[in-house]
Amino acid sequence: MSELIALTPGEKTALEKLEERQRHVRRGAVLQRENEECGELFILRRGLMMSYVLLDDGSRQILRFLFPGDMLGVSSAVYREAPETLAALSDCVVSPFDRAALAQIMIDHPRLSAMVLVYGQIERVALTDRLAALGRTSAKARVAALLLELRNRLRGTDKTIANAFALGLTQEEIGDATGLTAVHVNRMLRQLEDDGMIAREAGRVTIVDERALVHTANYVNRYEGLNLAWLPKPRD
Amino acid sequence: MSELIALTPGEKTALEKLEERQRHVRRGAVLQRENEECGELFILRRGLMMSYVLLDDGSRQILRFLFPGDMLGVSSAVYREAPETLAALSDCVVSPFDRAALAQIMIDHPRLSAMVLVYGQIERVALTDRLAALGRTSAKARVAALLLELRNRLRGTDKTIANAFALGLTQEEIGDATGLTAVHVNRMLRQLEDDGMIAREAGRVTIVDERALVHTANYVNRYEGLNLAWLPKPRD
DNA sequence: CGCTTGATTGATGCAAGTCAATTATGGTGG
DNA sequence: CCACCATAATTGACTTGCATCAATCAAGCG
Repeated sequence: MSELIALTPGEKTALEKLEERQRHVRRGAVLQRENEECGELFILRRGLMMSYVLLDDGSRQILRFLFPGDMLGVSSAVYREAPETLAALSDCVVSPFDRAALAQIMIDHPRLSAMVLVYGQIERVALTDRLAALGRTSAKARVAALLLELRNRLRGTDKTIANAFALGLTQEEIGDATGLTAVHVNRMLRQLEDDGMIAREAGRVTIVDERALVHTANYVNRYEGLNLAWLPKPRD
Repeated sequence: MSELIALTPGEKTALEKLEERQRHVRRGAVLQRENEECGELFILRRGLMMSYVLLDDGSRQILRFLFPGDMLGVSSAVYREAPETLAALSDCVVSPFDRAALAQIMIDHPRLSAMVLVYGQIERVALTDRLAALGRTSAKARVAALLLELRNRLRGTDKTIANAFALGLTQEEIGDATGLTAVHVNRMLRQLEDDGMIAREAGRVTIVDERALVHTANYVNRYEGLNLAWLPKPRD
């Protein structure tokens, strides 16, 4: 939260309480499984995770990539059974907490509950961007958008990242996120490379021509352009 | 809100205050335009609306259909410029209120602010369902899912609706919601009809074989299966 | 009654999927 | 350090679902 607003001491301790416990999650492990009961929420501390759903025919749709600082399982907290699966793409550390702790924060810290709402809306808008991408843009645009989103979010954690970063995803995973097959993802990456927008070596991607990539991707960074002036004043 | 929880008198008056004002919106009119400043939020009182985005190439992606009781423009409240356009599909009535009123509710009524969060999550999960549909299901499945979603949400307002309802959408609009062309939507509707799952006459659709339709659509009703027991206790 | 908007249908094209084979790549145990 | 294996990436040949283009039909409606 602290990236978007300056926290009061009271708010800070309330958030720190959520991060008391720690749990390690191995690469590939599932933290929460679709259609299973699960009352826990988490804050991702370290690593890269994803949420996905499996369809009846066995195909997978990756809904979202999760980065340090993200709150996980909020939607699962609202349902009796988790609507999506949470799995680790790298070795991760999470801080589990329960719904009651969230409820207590909403009582004690109206501005923090507003911030939970704000993050929910940022995520919602990012989802609608992806919906528009899947519904109305080409394969090339979707892959380009994924690369930009990944770079920008990784930069949120690690300020040293400029234009080169470790992908951390297989082409199949990129396909499951963009609604494409792994084969076609491969071809699109090659095209982006041939077009001189990106370069690749050993699982690392470098954004060579960001302007062109942003243009082909139709991309908007949703962590910018916020208006938080109207939030309730902190209580302490 | 009152469909999901029983409101206390204090909560009730707080919500009624949001509904004090009324504004009529004509069919086709735009309530809030993408990329324009807009601090207002709304509660939809009567009619059917939609939110959409326009892409650079002029194509449109409908993000969501909005029904009476829905809160509109929450994401716009969080950004300086609205990320999506709100337009009326029928003559509508909305109650405008401003961000400050929402902030005040979060201070006075923790349980209501939790409910805003809950509705946000329901909406988020519905969006992820559609994301999975666009990414991983056939044209036929997407159209089937849209019909079911529409029927279920309309029934939320009008309990008399069973299996027949007025579509209220052109085939082009269905296409913009499902990521298809109007022509192909037409063919899919015909197929669903030929398969005996639906019947059509004069803009009205009847769901003939709901089980089969749910199956081809991969559909889950996200207004069921909630768990709200953990919400903060009301203050009054 | 003509005009406009939406629905319907057919013919054809293309972006992305499918199938299948080959080539890296990286990890692991001997 | 190498041989082996599993996983991922790459490439080519072919197929297909949906788009595109183009008519025609139907239904309000001023």
